[in-house]
Amino acid sequence: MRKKEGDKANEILNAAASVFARDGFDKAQVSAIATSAGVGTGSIYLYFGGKGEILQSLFSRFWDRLAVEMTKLETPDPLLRLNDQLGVFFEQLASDRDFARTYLRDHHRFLEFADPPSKRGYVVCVEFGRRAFLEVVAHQDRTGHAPSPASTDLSQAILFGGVRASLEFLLNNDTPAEIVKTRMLSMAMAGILAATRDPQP
Amino acid sequence: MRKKEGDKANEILNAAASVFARDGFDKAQVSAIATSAGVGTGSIYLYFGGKGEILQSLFSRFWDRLAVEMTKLETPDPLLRLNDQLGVFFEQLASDRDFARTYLRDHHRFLEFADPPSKRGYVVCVEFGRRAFLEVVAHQDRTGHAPSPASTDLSQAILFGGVRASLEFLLNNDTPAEIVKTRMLSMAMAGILAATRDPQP
Amino acid sequence: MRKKEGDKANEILNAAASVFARDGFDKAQVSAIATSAGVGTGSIYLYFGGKGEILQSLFSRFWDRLAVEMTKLETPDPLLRLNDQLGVFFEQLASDRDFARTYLRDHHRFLEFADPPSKRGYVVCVEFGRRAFLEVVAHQDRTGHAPSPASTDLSQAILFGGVRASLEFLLNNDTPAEIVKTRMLSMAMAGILAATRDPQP
Amino acid sequence: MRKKEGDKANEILNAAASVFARDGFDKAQVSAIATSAGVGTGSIYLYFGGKGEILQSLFSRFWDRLAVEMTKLETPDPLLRLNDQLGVFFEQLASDRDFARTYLRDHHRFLEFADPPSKRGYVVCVEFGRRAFLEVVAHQDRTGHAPSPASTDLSQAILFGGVRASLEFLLNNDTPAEIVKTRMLSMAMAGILAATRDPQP
DNA sequence: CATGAATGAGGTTTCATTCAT
DNA sequence: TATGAATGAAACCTCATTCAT
Repeated sequence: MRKKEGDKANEILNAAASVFARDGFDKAQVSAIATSAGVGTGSIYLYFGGKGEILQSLFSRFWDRLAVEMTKLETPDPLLRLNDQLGVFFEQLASDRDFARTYLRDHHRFLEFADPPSKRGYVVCVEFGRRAFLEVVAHQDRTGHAPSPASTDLSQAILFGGVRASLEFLLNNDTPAEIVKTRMLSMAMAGILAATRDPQP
Repeated sequence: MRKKEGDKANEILNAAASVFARDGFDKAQVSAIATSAGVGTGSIYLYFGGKGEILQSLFSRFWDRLAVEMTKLETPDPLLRLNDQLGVFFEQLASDRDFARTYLRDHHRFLEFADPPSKRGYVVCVEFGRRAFLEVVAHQDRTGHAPSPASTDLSQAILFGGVRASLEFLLNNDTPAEIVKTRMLSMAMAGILAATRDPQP
Repeated sequence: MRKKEGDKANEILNAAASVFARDGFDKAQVSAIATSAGVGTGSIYLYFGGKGEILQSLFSRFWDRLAVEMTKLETPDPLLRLNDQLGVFFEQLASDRDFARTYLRDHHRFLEFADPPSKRGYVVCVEFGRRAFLEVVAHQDRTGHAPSPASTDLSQAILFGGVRASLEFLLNNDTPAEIVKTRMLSMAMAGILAATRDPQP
Repeated sequence: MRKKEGDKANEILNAAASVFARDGFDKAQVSAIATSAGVGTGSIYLYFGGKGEILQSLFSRFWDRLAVEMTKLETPDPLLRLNDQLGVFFEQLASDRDFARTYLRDHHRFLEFADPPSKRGYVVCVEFGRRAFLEVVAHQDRTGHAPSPASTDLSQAILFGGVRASLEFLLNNDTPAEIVKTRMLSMAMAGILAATRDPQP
């Protein structure tokens, strides 16, 4: 974001989400975003440094909001908390299909090119997940030895992949979100238990 | 367009995989692919109808080859077969990191835009998976009633998402492929059991 | 447009001189001039019709002021008067380096596009010079025949070119203005004598 | 210049000279240059890196050619040689009015932004002039002491200014080139003698 | 079959100017 | 009077595709 905070910037981001969803980031035209947001093309540049910065801000906003939701989850049981976290993640995306589509296609750009400050929310969310995951491990594993970070990250990544895939399914089928979510969580929980039960390599 | 059979086309596809991996499909330049393949820019168009068709052929070739591998898997136990299928899928991608990166970034284009004939191999692979999955269900579920197709597809999609994510992890970390694969399969198997054990909605 | 008299307009012109000096007329931004002048962007248009009119006014102001100085020069000897005129011209520019830089880069626009009324001062200055020049000729040339106007204009133009070049040198070197001026006048006087001594073509 | 030497590049430069002459560098459109050169817009970029590089090449070509001409001038008498040098300089510009106009308006950009290699010809020409000037001084000044470099540069700059101004006059009037040149040289020679006769400051 | 020079449509970005406050 | 947020036209440059050789 450049100069003005506030509503207009958010409207541009919403418009961008829908245009990105339809055309993908690379093919998306700034002028289309402007039209969709009901502003002049040039106005985009009053709020964002360029097309890339729009994408960055869009994801940054998403993760920041998600981080807030994550913070509210205080389920003591780590497994249930992980369940809730994945559920919130899924729901946030499921509730905004335009953004969800953009997430599926272009989130890797955010990870690759966004500058660190804009990744704050993302890092926070990942950290929440990791902590819950480690607690599950500690709970399971009476011997007390911690799993290697790589091992945790890997398992966590696979869970994310499951959420991602369930979301993709949701977007391309008529199955109700609730059913998709349930199935996803069911498989995820089983996966977590398998991952934390296994001897760490 | 008219695909001249032979080596040159395959070399172009290999070159394309590396260029797509580095730049992504949208930013990739046809001339860069040509240079990387050691042919003139114009020659590309003797073998492919355009940039889009290169992508299509690249994925088509991948799925065709994978379909061949899938056919070889005749493990009688459906769960083990599913395990082997996911393993083969993972290994094929893990063994060609350039293509893997392209798969992660641009496979959705293949699904969205490729013409049906070029999807043959893909459809075959999916079908192999679905059949194994259904057998697992049938095996578990003594009542004999089939799960809804949607339910099967969803579970399958989530499994794919897990493979996908584990692959992404592999590309971005130093963890050995074997370890990633083992963990992925471990979680996948658990997920499958959970998915097939649950009452179908 | 309607030039509100007063200080603000002059401040804007001063600001413009510095911005033009730094960026050149074409690259100069109106908003930069406004900022430099300490007024809002829109206010510029209360005093001037547009960017072009700013340039026009800037040069117009310069020539008007110079015309006033020229009027004060009443040296009877025409050669000495010419010497003084060139000196005053040089000094006025040397004393405002921002404007001088703009003069060197963009004065041609003034000559090409300014409307006649704003060229009043310029015309007056040129006329002063021409008159002195003709007197020198008349003084030299006992036969009394006047040189052709073209011939006079040409010689005068060349003198202006010398002043211009000496000014450019001044801006790009550390040589003191006094030395530059002396050398310039020395060469100019020699040039004038040569020009007026020669048989007119 | 980028890839191909040869005719096309030169034609583009000629077209650029005419467009720059008409519109000035900043307002000149690359597409207009392309049209004027009879090539596609994109072709420009096969030969030049951009609009700026066209300007650079245009001036570079001019100075390189002039340097060749300068080399041919072997008049032993330094004053006459200087006379010839200024004459050649004038004639080269007078013979290509489009370029001359561009020279008058935009040569400062070349000096400010061109990279050193492209200034080679320019430096050579200036050096030729300086050497002749110093010889004149040495010839005049029997005491043998050299004038300060700054002093030489200044005088030389003023001479260039005279040529420049005479050229401008030529472009804006109907006076024959020969007459303008003669008058210019007459004044220049007188100026040189004045400059070299004066005690060096 | 093979080439690569040539093309030109199209997108991002800038900035002079306006006008509601 | 004064402001500065908003506008949208315009231009540089890229690159997929073609075609003469």
